[in-house]
Amino acid sequence: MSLRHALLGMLAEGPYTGWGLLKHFEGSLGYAWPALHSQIYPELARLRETGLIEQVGEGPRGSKTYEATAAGREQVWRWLRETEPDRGTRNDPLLRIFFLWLLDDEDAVAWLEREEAYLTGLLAELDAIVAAEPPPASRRERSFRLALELGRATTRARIEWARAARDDVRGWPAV
Amino acid sequence: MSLRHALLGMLAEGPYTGWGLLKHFEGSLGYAWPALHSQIYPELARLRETGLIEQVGEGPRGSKTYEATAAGREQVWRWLRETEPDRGTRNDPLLRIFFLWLLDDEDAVAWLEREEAYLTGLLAELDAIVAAEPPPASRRERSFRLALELGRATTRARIEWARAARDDVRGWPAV
DNA sequence: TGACTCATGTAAGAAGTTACATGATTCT
DNA sequence: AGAATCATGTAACTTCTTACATGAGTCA
Repeated sequence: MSLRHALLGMLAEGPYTGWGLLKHFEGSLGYAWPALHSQIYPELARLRETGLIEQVGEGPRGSKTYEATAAGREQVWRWLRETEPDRGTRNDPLLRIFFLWLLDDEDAVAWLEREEAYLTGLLAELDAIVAAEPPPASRRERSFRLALELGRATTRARIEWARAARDDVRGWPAV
Repeated sequence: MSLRHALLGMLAEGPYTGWGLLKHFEGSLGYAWPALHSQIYPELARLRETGLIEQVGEGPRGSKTYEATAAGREQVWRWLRETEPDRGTRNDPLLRIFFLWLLDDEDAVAWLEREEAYLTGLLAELDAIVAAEPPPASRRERSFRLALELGRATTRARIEWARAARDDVRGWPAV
């Protein structure tokens, strides 16, 4: 359901090809909602069938350009205003922490250091995006920046946690 | 795949009934990996068929008690040591932020305040769990506490973000 | 006895992943 | 000419959600 609204949201902004949307899902949007071409193309077809988007052009290699219809824009707006965000997020790294105690201390410490390294890399990626973007001018760019800032804030919190957790495990008494 | 390992991880710790596991997924584990009985029972049946868990007893209302076999414990251990955590987390609230600009400023501010209220409630829940639990003594309890601390740390970061984001939107120039 | 909780299952459908399949254009 | 990228689709399978279905024990 969220993929449908993400596509609709992008196409409410302006025209995109399926390929163009795919690239956005490989970049920024993918941090929030990963999607592959095998899911995107059929979903675009469904959205067109239901009249929420329409094809507004054709490009070089059989590419198709879509845009949201009035009904489609209405639908995104309703999604944002009238539906509760899905709070039931699946978080595999968090799940693993519940079972860290099944590893011996060395392996648990190594796991936490790996996690910290990954998160440090992720933060660097997000920082690079901020550095590369011009200061946000449009409302759309301001929203994008807010999303980016949320990613940076939670990633920083996770890095600090990983360091503290490693030190904590090092202090665990031997069994 | 993660549900399978979560069940295996719980049953590596000691015996549980399907119902008992379900209660854990409704509580703490559910913050990391939500699962309903309609998914848990069939998965337990599959784990038993593949010899990763075994039934070790029967209770009052046709309840069945399971425990991980040696092969099952080996499997969780491998999952933790040898597989990369799935980083492709879906995050509906984050996705919506990319499209906040489609709302007018008042609605965007209201959305952010709702989000802050939800997160404040969540933090209170997590704080209550910490307050209710005795200081962690076993390795298992220490792991559990680490998971809880990660939840608290990211929730605090998101609350601060929501406040800053609200103030930011209030400063957006009129269109 | 009636309501509630405990306890387990199945079935249909939606969403997501992996693999298969094809062809056009651009660049070297 | 060959490789890389652009561009779209389908099919099989796994995972997850929603709904259906049943029965035992407990408590007021």
